[in-house]
Amino acid sequence: MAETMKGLHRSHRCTELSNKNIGETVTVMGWVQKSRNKGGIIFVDLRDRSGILQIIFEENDCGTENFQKAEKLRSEYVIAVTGRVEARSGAVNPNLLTGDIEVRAMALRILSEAETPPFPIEEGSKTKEELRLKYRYLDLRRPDLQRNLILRSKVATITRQFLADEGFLEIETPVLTKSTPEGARDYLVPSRVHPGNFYALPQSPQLFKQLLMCAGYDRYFQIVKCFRDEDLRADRQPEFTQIDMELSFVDVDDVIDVNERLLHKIFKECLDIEIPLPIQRMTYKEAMERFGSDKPDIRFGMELKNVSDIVANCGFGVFANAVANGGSVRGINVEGQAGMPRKKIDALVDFVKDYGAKGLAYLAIDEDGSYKSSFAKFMTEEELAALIKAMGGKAGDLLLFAADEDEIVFASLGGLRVEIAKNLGLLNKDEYKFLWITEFPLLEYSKEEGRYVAKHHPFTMPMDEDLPLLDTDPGKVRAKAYDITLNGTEIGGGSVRIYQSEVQEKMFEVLGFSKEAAYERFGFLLNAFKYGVPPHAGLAYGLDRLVMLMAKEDSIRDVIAFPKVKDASCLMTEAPNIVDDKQLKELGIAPTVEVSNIWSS
RNA sequence: GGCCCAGUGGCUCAGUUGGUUAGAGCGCCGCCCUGUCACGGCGGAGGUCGAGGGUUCGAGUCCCUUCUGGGUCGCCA
Repeated sequence: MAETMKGLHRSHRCTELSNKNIGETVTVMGWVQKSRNKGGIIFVDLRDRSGILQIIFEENDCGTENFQKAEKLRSEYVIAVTGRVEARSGAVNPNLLTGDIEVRAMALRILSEAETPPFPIEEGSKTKEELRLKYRYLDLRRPDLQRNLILRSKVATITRQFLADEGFLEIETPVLTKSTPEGARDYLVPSRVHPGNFYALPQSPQLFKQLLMCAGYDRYFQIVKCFRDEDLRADRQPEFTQIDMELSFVDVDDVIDVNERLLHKIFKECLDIEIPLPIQRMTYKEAMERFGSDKPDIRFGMELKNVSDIVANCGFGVFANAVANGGSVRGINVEGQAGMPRKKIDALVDFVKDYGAKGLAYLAIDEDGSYKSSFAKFMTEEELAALIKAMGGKAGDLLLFAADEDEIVFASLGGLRVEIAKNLGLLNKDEYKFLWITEFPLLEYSKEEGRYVAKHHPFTMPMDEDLPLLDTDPGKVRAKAYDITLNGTEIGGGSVRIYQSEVQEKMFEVLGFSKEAAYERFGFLLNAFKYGVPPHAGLAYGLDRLVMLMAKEDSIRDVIAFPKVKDASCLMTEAPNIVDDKQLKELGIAPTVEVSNIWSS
């Protein structure tokens, strides 16, 4: 049934035509979005990745045979139309880019027929993601996803242009590499040649890009897939893309400078948005104190206030005990929300429990100056007045407090202020607030492992003035590490790297690695550094997250062509899947045994 | 691993305190229509309510288990 396109060449994409082309004979090809058959006249909306163009069929112009073919057109048929561009003699459609023109068909070929798709191919899909992902090739036809992927391509292209102009070289690094079990869980690939041995897919090209600096390539970048076998989130996929870079003979400010100009160019050229430079910087410590987060959303206020000193000796045991036990009491002022219904406040109390908080204390200041509060009855008027003053509370405000160890208080209130802002509609996706977070802690103590672990990675340079603390108080050492955040999302991060072997050895020592263990894992890097290594630093962006925010989407799935679902499987290909026993045998892997058979065998 | 939300024709949803033949819009199929663009008119097909078990005279509705998808905490150097 399907016809060939022999002898035809597409002359334009649908929306490449305008009233400048009136009178021209053109050939367009695409998918039937919609056919409106009026009897003696048929209108067809033709769709390609550029948009929609109306085709008009009348028997006098296209002949009986073509007209009868046109009567058969159904949604998603792929067709080729040759015809004449005309100004519309009927009403123009201001909703279409090509709304003032149409193509009067002279010839029609049906290149491919189509079954009715399982869900509508339309902007703003309401279809369940499960179905959209199973038929991803249909979902990808929708204009919003096409716009997203086109935007993504543009971001990548501009990045390449900019970095090339800045003297960066694009160099590929291996995908089959060595497992380095610090950090995220690796995806492993069995080796056929070396039974029982495994490659790991890279969590990032970290060590290779440092070796490229060692090798003198000076400035490297790569737009590269990375893999982490951890649980998924709306902004986390098991394979994701980084814009990865590394620079030699630089310090923090140099990295920040080139990246601010990169971001400026990307936003200017893709969205016509002028990012004010320089981008604001904030230390990790300040970010935690003020926002309870190392990636604060600064589009709105509602900052944390530490009221520990004020409530340390108050009558409310929860507050007093938290302070006595070395924790803190902090609050946020939700201005004008004193009237929030009890039900919604209860929902917020439940919300912070996810972060390990035992509860949330509230104090609503009514317009007449009276209180509704979960704890006011335990405190004196003087204590309450001091607390309200410290919080900047006024009539009509709702004050919310968390009391616990700092880590829980920060996580709870940091999450809470974003949750409330979301509920109150304070998060404007047209607003882009960038923020550098600097001076991250070098290490954090892992209760699980009973030792310090690197917060960034073990090659991160401590701040010069904190070097002595490595011996005395490692938890206090700050790193030359930085994250770039946008609207409360970490879109990139990096650090200055250690290049002196004494410092690196000290670092491994603090992490609890013996020299042998360090060489076992990272020997190739440590050896390389013996042969002359330049001071170097780098940064990597999560391209998916960056594009997600630029596209105003809520999930990186909407900017990835073929994403995976929550359990890391692909609904379209049904990966991962069982493989043949023959394949397993070649890899020296025992075939899967049914659980029920384990006991009998 | 924990917690929360959702699952009813192809799609999106409604479905009262458990009660007879489970509805709507869109889509789909057929016929009609020469200026539609959310086209219109007439007619039609299509669902054992995610699955399994239980309570009941009776379950889309209540209970238990389970599957699928989403959000989130843990996790993610």
